[in-house]
Amino acid sequence: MTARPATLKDVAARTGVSFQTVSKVLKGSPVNVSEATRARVLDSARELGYVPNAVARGLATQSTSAIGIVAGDLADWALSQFVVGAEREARRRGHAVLITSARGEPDDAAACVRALLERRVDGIVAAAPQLEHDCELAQLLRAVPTVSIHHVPGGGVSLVGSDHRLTGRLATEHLVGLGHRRVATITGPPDRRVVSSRAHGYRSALEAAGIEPDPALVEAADWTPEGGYQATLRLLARAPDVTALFAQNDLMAMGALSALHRLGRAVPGDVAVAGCDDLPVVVHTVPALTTIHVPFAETGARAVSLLLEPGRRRPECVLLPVELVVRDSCGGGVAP
Amino acid sequence: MTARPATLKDVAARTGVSFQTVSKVLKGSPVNVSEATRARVLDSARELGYVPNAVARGLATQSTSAIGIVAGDLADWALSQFVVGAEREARRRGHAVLITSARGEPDDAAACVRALLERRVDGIVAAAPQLEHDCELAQLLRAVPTVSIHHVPGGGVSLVGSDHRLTGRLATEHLVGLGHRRVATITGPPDRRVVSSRAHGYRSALEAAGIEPDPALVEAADWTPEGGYQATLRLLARAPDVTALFAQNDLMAMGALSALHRLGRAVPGDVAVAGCDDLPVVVHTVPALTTIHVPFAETGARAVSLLLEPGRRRPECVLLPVELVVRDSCGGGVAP
DNA sequence: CTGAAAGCGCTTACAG
DNA sequence: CTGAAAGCGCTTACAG
Repeated sequence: MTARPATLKDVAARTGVSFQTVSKVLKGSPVNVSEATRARVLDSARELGYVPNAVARGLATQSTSAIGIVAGDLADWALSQFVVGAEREARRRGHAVLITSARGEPDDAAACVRALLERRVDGIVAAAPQLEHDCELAQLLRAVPTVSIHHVPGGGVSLVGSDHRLTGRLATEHLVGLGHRRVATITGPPDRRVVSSRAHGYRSALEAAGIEPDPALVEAADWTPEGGYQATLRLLARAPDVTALFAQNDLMAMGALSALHRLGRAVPGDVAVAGCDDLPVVVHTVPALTTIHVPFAETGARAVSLLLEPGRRRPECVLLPVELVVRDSCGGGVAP
Repeated sequence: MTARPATLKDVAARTGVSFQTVSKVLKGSPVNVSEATRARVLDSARELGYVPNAVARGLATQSTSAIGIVAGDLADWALSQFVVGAEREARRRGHAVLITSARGEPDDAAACVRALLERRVDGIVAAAPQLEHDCELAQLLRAVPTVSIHHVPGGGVSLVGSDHRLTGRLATEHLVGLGHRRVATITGPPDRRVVSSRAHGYRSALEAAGIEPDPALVEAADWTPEGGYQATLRLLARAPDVTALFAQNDLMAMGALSALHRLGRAVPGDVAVAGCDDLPVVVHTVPALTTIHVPFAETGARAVSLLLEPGRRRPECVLLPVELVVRDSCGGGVAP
């Protein structure tokens, strides 16, 4: 094992032709090569177990056929779905993907991007929230074609994502349609765009139903089940008359289910709960969670095709659709 | 943006030295270069925004400082934890990571490995269950240093993982210690090694307590919540006297909680449920799940350090410890 | 139809 | 202390 891999020259020597000729037939370019030599070359390549050297090719062509992903916390379920979609699409297009996962520390994301730039990736897909407020990082990213799922300060970068306002609106409309008037919400960290967009959707659905949004019914948390759990406890202590709850992601919604269970409040009997994301796992929470489906894998695929699409010129902004998935945590079907 | 990046020659020209000299100072090798020129070189490099070209370096040094990961389904939570740990360790050691996610189709994993070999990665970390039964794949992998979390037919590959027998034993002992005699188990697909190991642990714990394992109390599923849900339904229809249940992963345990809820069986009052993996989310299932903690991220980190550790010669086998985490789904604390 | 040259951006001995 | 040569494994015009 681990013997020196065969090179073009090895194949050439075995065939008795120049290595440039071997190069031509092996990359299948429609060049002028006689069928006879083509066949002989192919044979020796197979016999030698020739595996093309992509790094040499990359140097010669000035293109690595690789993209980089700079992710926030890869362990996040939504993000890993995104990566799956991105990897699938990249491979379909013959590109490799270099992955980096940036922890919270200040310059970690920048270090990731720099590593990717050294590797001369053809483009970068960014899925790191820190991007929204880090201008230096944003500047780094402009050195290479980039598509982000977060707004990048300073522009010049394509955006792809789902419609966050619609997400907030659909969930809230569903709750309101079921007759709820005291609808609380648990948001993510307030400085995030997705948070204000979903909150905007929440408020507009309330207002459309003639309900004045009540600031006392809004609690911020940190996207985690534990955060959702604590936020729910605070919320119900402050406003015991709440009958419905929209959590800005499924994990916090699960924390809410857990908190309500502990408080002895039945779901959906006493309090209806809606989440969003549609993690696979929420089909079997107790009770099964009504939520908004967000197409993470499709988003990843779309990000890559946007990045690699040949005709692409100026930065674009793509919004993918979301939809309500009714299960048990809000009670009955959709209102009329 | 996207201007041609500066090269060593650019920096050399601006400094007024040969590009080889620039190379020496820039890679910080402790070479003989006067402090004066060193400083000047560093200055021009900074002014030009020089970013070393890792692909050229890779060609010259015959080493890419990159490793590849071939993963099964990256969307799997445990696997993404593993990847996080691996990426962290790789970057700490100055290595990039190329990621590939193999779908189920027959030759997909092989295509992933081939892509990695073309890229000339320094080594591969394998986390793809298909490896256990695919000898061709295994053969491919032997072309480059590899560490796997699955047994690879034919040997020659290092293994790292957790102690699956212990996992099965700890969970079952806990249940038995609580006084249960009719302890069922939901396993993963029977052809997987981890499945037989955890089942072995389950049986040995039973036998140690003088309980004859009952084949009627074993159901196989597919690791998913839905699979666990259906398996639980089958199990309880067949053996209504079951009072405890050990699921071979947390997702299936969640499906079990959901099924028991639907059947109107209280957890842990009527049936105790234990899982394993310790997904972050199970802190807030209803009720909170008692489970076995499996150190996925540490496993990933260990796999990479095993791969990259200089002194490494012959294949090794590393088993990481697991431990019981008691929450609410089995009732009371640990038995005496 | 096939071959020889030049070049991609580096590193690594080897001279001066 | 610094420079010039050779080479890593390819691709891409350009000749024959």
